[in-house]
Formats: sequence, structure tokens, C-alpha cells
Amino acid sequence: MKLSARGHYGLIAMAYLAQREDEGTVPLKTIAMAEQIPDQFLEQILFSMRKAGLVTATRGPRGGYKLSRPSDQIKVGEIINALEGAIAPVDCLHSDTDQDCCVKTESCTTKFVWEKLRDTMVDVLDNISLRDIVERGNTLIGELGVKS
Amino acid sequence: MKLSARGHYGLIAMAYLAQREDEGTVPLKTIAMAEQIPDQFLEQILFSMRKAGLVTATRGPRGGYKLSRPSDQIKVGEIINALEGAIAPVDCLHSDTDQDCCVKTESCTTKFVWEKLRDTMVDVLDNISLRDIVERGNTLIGELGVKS
DNA sequence: ATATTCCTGACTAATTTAATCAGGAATAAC
DNA sequence: GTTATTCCTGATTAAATTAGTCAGGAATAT
Repeated sequence: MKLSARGHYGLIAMAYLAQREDEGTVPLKTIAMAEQIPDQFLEQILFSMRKAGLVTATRGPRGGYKLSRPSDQIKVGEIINALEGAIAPVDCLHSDTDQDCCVKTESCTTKFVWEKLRDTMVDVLDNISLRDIVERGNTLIGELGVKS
Repeated sequence: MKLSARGHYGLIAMAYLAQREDEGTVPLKTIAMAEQIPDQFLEQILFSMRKAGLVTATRGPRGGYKLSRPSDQIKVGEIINALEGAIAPVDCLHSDTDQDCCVKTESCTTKFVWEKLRDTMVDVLDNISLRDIVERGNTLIGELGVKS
């Protein structure tokens, strides 16, 4: 039940962009450097973010990435979904019909457990926006002092 | 964010035992056969269950496994915990101090997201017992008719 | 005795994930 | 129009994890 590095890095990068949403574009290398993400790996990740319509990119000198929408309109759920596919603790949750996993055995009495888990996870992630993360970060800094 | 086969099979096997909790011990092979789980793999899994104190085993002819407690006192969370370790979407959630992941970058403003997700997941899984699964299964059978 | 069933570590195979490589295309600055 | 910068994108390799098997042993009921 672990998040992949893709998802982990992805959210960090998006939060980085959110924190600078009023400052125009940010080049990939800047993010990679600041957050210690291998930059060719981050390239893959931001490519996915662009395909998902969550960021826009500009090429050439002074180019880079920025959020495609205000940070309060981008939910963590969308990001993770774009990077890792739909959340589903168990594969057989995908099919609308029970075909795949419930035909042969009676084991699918357990299925509702994973459905409930999935629904709860989706609910949590769809209710946190990038802005929430930025604000939370600012609050922490205010309370505890900046760290670096 | 996928459950491993260990966890998936494990819950199925435990639900199987729960459904027969008044019938004495059930041999591993019976479960493996019924639920289509490779039996040497199931052996590993039930071994873990025993080490975690969730089942008791009897050797020899007419031996087998049974739940070590009434099914309503065994939560899904315990089972998954024993089979996959503590739930933690991101590794740095383990350490009580921030040492591991938050020193170098400001990326840990995202940490609370994973904390919240973890807490919610734990909450869901700790509030479903094996008996809930059995009852749910019986209800479904009553409503929809038995499948096999 | 013997058949049955669990015990347990070591091992192998398959899959997934992380990361790198490579070459290209667009664009701003000069 | 040349150059440096930055994103684009598929292919490939390397590392790690997971799934599953092998092998031999120990306990126990009949």
C-alpha cells in the first residue's frame, strides 16, 4: 500500500509550482534542484501532468511550467490519478461487472472492504487542493519558524 | 497504491475461516483449493497469521487452522498489518522526527496529506471485523441468491 | 508405523518501478 | 539566423519488490 516515487515526487513538484503560482513559469531544472528529484525522471512526471491538463509548458529560454488553473482548483486526487492511474487497492475493483474475480470462489465477500477503502481514499484526496498544501506550509512556518 | 497478493489472499483465507468458525479446524489445502490460492504461498501467509496470533494451528491428521478469537474481535487492519507491515503511503511517515525526509527541501509541506490519508485508511480497516465480512456475505446471498 | 498436516528458511522467477539515454523540436535573445 | 535554453517523447537499462516454488523437517492422530 505504498505510493510510488512518481506520485510522491509529482505532488511535491506540483506543490512547488503552487507556491509560486503568481511568478510565471518555473523551469524543470529549478524544481529538480530544489526538491532533489532526478531531472530526467521529473521530466516524465511533468509530461504526464501536462497531458492530464494540470500544467502548461513553455519552451525556450525563460520557459518552464506553471499550473494550468488556480491552485485551489487542483486536487491531490487528480494528480495522483494522472500519475498512478485510478486508485484501486485490488484489481477486480475496476470492472463494473463482477466477472473477473468473483466467478469461481466465494472470496468476493471481501470485496466491499476494498471498495470502502477505495472510496474513502478517493474522498480524502479529492478534498485536498494544492492551495491547502501551500496554506498549511505557511501556517507551519509561521508557528515554528522557517527551517532552511 | 495496490494491495499485495499476500494481503489480498490473506483476507480471503481469514474470511473463509471466519465463515466456519464453529466447525473446528480447517486444513490449509481445503482453503487453497476452494479459494484458488497456490498452497505453498498460502502456507507462508497463514504462518504469518499464526505468528501474529490471529490463528492457531494443529498438526497431524484432522489438523488445520482456526481463528484464535471470535471473528468479531479480529479486524481487517490487524490482518493487513501483519501481512504487509504498517500502512504508510510514504516511507517518511514512519519516523517520529522529521529527520529522514524533511531536512533538505521544503517538500514536506505535502506530508500532512499522506498522514491524513494513512489515518483514514487505518480507521476504515480497523473498523471492519471478519464477522462484518461474513454477515455481509450472508446478506448478499439472501438478497441476490447464491452464486455457486 | 504411517499418513497427514503444519513449520520454516532459502531460493527462483516474474513483474514493477526507478532512473537514464538519446535525439528532437520550439522559442527567446542576441 | 545562430545560439542557448527549455520542453518533448519513446526506448532502454538497472534496481527493487513481489509472487511463487523448493526442500526438508517436526508433530500428531489413527
